[in-house]
Amino acid sequence: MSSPSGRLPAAERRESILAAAAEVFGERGYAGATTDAIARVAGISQAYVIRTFGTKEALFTATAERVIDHVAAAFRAVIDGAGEQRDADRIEPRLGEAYVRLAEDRGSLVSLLHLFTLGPHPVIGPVARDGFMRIYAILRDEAGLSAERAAAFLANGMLVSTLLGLRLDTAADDPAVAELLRSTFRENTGLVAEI
Amino acid sequence: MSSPSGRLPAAERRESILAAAAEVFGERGYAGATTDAIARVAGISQAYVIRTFGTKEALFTATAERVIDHVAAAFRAVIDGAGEQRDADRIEPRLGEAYVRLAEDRGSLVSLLHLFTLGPHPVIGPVARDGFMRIYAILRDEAGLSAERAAAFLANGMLVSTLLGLRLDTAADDPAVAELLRSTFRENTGLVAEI
DNA sequence: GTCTATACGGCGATAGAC
DNA sequence: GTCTATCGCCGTATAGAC
Repeated sequence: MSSPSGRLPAAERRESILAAAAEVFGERGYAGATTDAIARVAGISQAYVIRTFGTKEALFTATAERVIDHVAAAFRAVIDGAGEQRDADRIEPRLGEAYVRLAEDRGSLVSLLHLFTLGPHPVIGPVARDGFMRIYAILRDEAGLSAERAAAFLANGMLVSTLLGLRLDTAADDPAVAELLRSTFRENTGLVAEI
Repeated sequence: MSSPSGRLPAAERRESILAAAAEVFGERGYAGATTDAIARVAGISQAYVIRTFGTKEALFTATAERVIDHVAAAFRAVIDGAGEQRDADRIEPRLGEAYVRLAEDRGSLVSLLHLFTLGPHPVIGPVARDGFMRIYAILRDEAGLSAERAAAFLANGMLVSTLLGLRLDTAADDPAVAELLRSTFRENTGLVAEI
């Protein structure tokens, strides 16, 4: 994941650190992840990670915001692509496909899950609630889903993320696991083979 | 949560520590929680927490197993209560009610969510996958839900837990939040007023 | 823009007494 | 069964050079 790259412009370095952070935060959670592990994945020194974002906390919230932005962008691309078709029945499956495609970057989606479990944290909690509600607002107001449909869609998304967090795809030789994976992913997309 | 209690038989002490652990793990996650915070909630010394469970890791897995057992027991009570009525349409809403009732102990359910995000952990990961699949097996084999229904039920459960983790109930003055809470909890139960 | 070296605090775990 | 004291590591963050 880390190809040795020398001097980089600030913006690119920032981005590469955020990608590494999503991977490590996704695997170990906010508190469990070390800035050193993130640095190693990014191919730079630990001190420089801190230099760039100030604190680990700031790095985590930046990582989370970035993932939320990605999800929002993916959903908006679907919505815009539908043109004048403001039909929820037609849009929802496409949103599901888009979400499953996001799941190819496991770290990002699981990082979000970690984010959402930290509601009581004084700094992270507000970021988490805000990010979650931003996604909900897009589903409701921009995609035109009813409250019930939006909730059901989010629910399935949470299950998808949970299965990724569990690394259940690693244990798909168990028939029950395979069945659960099939039901969950088929719910939201035609693409079953992926992941 | 901690009423000063002197000498206790081992089994009771164990139980009181597990309850405290669920609360703290639920708030801060596995890595973020400290054995000292758990000890304070339980009203004993940090060293004694470690003494009782050996390691923090062992305490976490024991906490998780206990919560899984509670969920399993709650579901089985519903299933047994239905008697010969092996009708999924009749059982599923009751399972939903049971789950929402479990949500009254927020820490437990959110601890589970933390558990499920730690799939890559060499020790915790297997416990997480195993616990999750135990619940799935109960829904499929004992409650008689189809794979699709079981997945949808689990999905809604994950959303419920996520909303608890986010502490979104704290922000229910936002109309969008209130709407989302209503849709999510109504999905699974008639009891809306709770929580 | 990036590194090395290091200060400093926190936390899990052990030792040993009561 | 439970506590106090303490060790030792690990990880964030800072200082300062290149």
